[in-house]
Amino acid sequence: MGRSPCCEKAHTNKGAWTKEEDDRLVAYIRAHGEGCWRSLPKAAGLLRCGKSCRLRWINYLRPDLKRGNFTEAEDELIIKLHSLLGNKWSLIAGRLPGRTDNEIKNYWNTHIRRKLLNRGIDPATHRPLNEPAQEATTTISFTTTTTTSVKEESMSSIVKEENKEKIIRSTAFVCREEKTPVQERCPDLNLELGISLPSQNQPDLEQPFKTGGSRSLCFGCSLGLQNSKDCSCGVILSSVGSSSGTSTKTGYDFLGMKSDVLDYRGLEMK
DNA sequence: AAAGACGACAACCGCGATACA
DNA sequence: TTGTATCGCGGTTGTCGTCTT
Repeated sequence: MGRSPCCEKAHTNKGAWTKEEDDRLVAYIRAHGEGCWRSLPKAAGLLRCGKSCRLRWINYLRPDLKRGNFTEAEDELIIKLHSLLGNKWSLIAGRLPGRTDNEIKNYWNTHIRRKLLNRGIDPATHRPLNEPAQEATTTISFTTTTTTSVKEESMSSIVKEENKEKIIRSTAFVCREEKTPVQERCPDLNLELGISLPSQNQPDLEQPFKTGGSRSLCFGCSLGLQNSKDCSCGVILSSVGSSSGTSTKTGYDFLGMKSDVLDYRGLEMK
């Protein structure tokens, strides 16, 4: 099917917004609220396309935006969230009140990437830069089946149903296996997903994900929650997080769960 | 002081997802 | 069920300010 242009390009302004345009947009949205971006420019008397208006509002004009430098805590949270979610900037932004996906994306590319590189960490994989390539490809194979008891409740609180596979994929490189060559290069990486209906009787994450090889990890472990109340498989990943020295007998504090930096249960799409 | 390099960030573009007729 | 319109996301580009030579 053909795609119509989002706007009449010949009659729209491009480039930086002027103060007057900002004022018009703010005034219109204050009066009528957000929504219907397609028709907004005309109604507001702006020679801009709807997409441009939406972006300008979301990234710059919204009153709840927190402008200014990122704090160290925000830095670390972004890093942790990125290690879990990858380049899902909107999801990451959802955990940082007052910050936009665009802002975080820019900040990542200009500051945090360099920061991680200086630490000897690959910003793409969150692994040490000098890590052997083979190890870098080690991935846990998750299989969720109709009997998988990853709770709808728990999972859906992390992302929408349709994003589960993506999250599982992105989680796979975070939860590092021990150095045993389990399913190296993932010849049978099983990303088959069959999500079971939500069970009202099992409020906890009880059954483990099946992993490649003989190892099994529960969902809690896959998020670095070994030995936490959400860990049911009893796996202690001695090497998880070892590169950063954060792995302890009491569990890897991935995402700062223990310190309540992030309550992953509240992770949602914007 | 001027010019080029670099960094930061705003804005644009293309595409997938979703809603709806 | 299918086609179309719209929204929203992520990658990329453009522009401007600052730094370095």
